[in-house]
Amino acid sequence: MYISRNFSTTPLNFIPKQFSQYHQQQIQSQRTQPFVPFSQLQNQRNHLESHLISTLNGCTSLTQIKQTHAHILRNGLEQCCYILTKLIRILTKMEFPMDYYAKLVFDQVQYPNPFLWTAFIRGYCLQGLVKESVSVYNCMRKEGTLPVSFTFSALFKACCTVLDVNLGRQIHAQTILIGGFGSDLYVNNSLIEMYVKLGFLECGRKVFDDLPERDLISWTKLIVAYGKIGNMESAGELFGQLPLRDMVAWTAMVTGYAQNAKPREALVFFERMQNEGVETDEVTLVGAISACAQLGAAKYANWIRGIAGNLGFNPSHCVVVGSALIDMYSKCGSVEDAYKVFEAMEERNVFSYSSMIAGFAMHGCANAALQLFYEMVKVGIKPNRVTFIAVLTACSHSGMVEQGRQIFASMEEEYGVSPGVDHYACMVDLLGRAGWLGEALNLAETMPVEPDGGVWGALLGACRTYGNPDIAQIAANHLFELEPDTIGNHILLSNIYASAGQWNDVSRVRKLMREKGLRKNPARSWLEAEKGVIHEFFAGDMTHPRSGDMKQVLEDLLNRLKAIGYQPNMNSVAYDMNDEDKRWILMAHSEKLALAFGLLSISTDSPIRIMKNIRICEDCHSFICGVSQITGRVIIVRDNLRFHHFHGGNCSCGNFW
DNA sequence: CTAGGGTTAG
Repeated sequence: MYISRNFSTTPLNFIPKQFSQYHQQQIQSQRTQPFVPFSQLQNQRNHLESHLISTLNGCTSLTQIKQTHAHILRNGLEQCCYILTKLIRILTKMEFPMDYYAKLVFDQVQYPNPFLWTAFIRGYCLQGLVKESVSVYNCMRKEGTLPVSFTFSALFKACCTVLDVNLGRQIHAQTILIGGFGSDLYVNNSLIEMYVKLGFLECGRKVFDDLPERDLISWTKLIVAYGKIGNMESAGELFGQLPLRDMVAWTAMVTGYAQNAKPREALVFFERMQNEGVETDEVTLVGAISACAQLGAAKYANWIRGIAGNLGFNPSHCVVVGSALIDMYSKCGSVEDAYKVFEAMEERNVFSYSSMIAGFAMHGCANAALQLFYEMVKVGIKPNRVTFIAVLTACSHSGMVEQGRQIFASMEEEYGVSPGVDHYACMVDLLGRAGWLGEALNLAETMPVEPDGGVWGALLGACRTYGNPDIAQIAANHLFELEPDTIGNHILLSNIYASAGQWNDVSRVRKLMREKGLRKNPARSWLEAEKGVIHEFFAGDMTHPRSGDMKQVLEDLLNRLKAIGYQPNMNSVAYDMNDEDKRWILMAHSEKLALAFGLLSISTDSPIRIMKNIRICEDCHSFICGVSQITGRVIIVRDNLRFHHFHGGNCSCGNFW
């Protein structure tokens, strides 16, 4: 028996007929025909079937599958849907094209059951052949077979892979048309997932609202979806209505807040779930660790590390927790602790390596970053696009133009990662930071991918470092179009004009900002003093109880520094005013205030760790360099981008940032 | 056969 089914690509519009009684009887009669007593046959069959199934499970090559298939045929089981379903699933898993062998197997079956049809449909779906899978579905309906829940779930997944919401809606209509599926939870959950993944969250919500019954999975799917689009209010609302909350639902809230840059809220939920006695696993921990990374404070880092340890999730055997900890320690200012975690890990994957490389890059350890990159390649871990962003950033933050170029060129050839817009942004940054503004501009204008704000922003930043208002204006024109409301771009451009003394242009940009109603994000610095208390300072802010002492400290430092040749850098002040006023403004920059407080309050044997919300200014950078020399202290400053380690009059960034 | 996960640029 061989049926050549022709899967015509008809649209999904015919009215389904009821599952044919005739077909059901056919299948039954085939099974009850033999002369041996039914029970005995059943036993024999069961034994044979389970033997064949386990043989199939052990198949690792097409030859073995073909042998087993021959075995199936020899035993007259060519109509046994149960075994053939398994066979087709194995073929699919091994990524053989469906038309190559699976179709041959399938066409021998006269009356495939819904599971066999579905395995076949799913095979096409997983291989991205969605049209074909829909055709098979049509054919199945024409032959009078009713789908099962899993059939629709496979089809909805396929709609996601081809990003076709219209097809999804048609299949959605089918689920309603065919009795019994409109309220099927499994079908509806995958339906919600499809709408959510294709960006039609409201459609998913409507399906959810209309459901007569929901399970935890429906709720959690929507909570996660709201989190992913940054709508934590709706997520929280749903979470509040949940009749029963399990670990996964709680975790969805923790990671939702963490992913939306709301680390404090994430930790509030994490603590609440612990207080309510909900279990914690490594996924929950990862969300909490990521929240602690964003807080950037050693206090939280040690706290969460302790919790993870108590629960038995140690970097040595838990890769995800280890990778998250590497990232956290790097962001909390201790690349040493990050590396300790990395070393302790017995298993490392692309996340562990990428995080560690990014950690080194962040702290200006470019050589360590490159070395680790080559080690990773050597041990056979394939770098991905994020790895390359980290490696290229390491190069650009240390002026390693040649190494950067080399790696960029090798991305596609050697590692099969085609450079995306982010990688081009890294290259523009690399060239720009090295002072090759013309070449950077040329790359931005000729790159094969459409440049985004990151590319032009990198160029604008380089113009700031090298004082080039002309190229800055070009970059800014693009930026103002792509990101009209980003305050930082305007300030950067205005500062470039200010450094060049072009005060008319400064007021032009300032006027533009006023017209757009953009307000400056105030510069602030903070540091962690005794018992983890955080002290925060704004520029010119004299409200701290120890302001008097701080001012005294700063004046002392200024005099001692002047004696060894330090000169205040007036270019760092973007206002048109006299030098005396500029001097005062410089002295009251938030990072200097924080530094003064740190010197007063932090014991001399530990480093002073300062965080800052925006880029550190040139004058503060050289000031802190000098302070590290005359006081012998180690000072670590994290700006919005990276860490500066000041020690003995030098900075780890090599005055290059 | 269904729900939660870590790395990323100016």
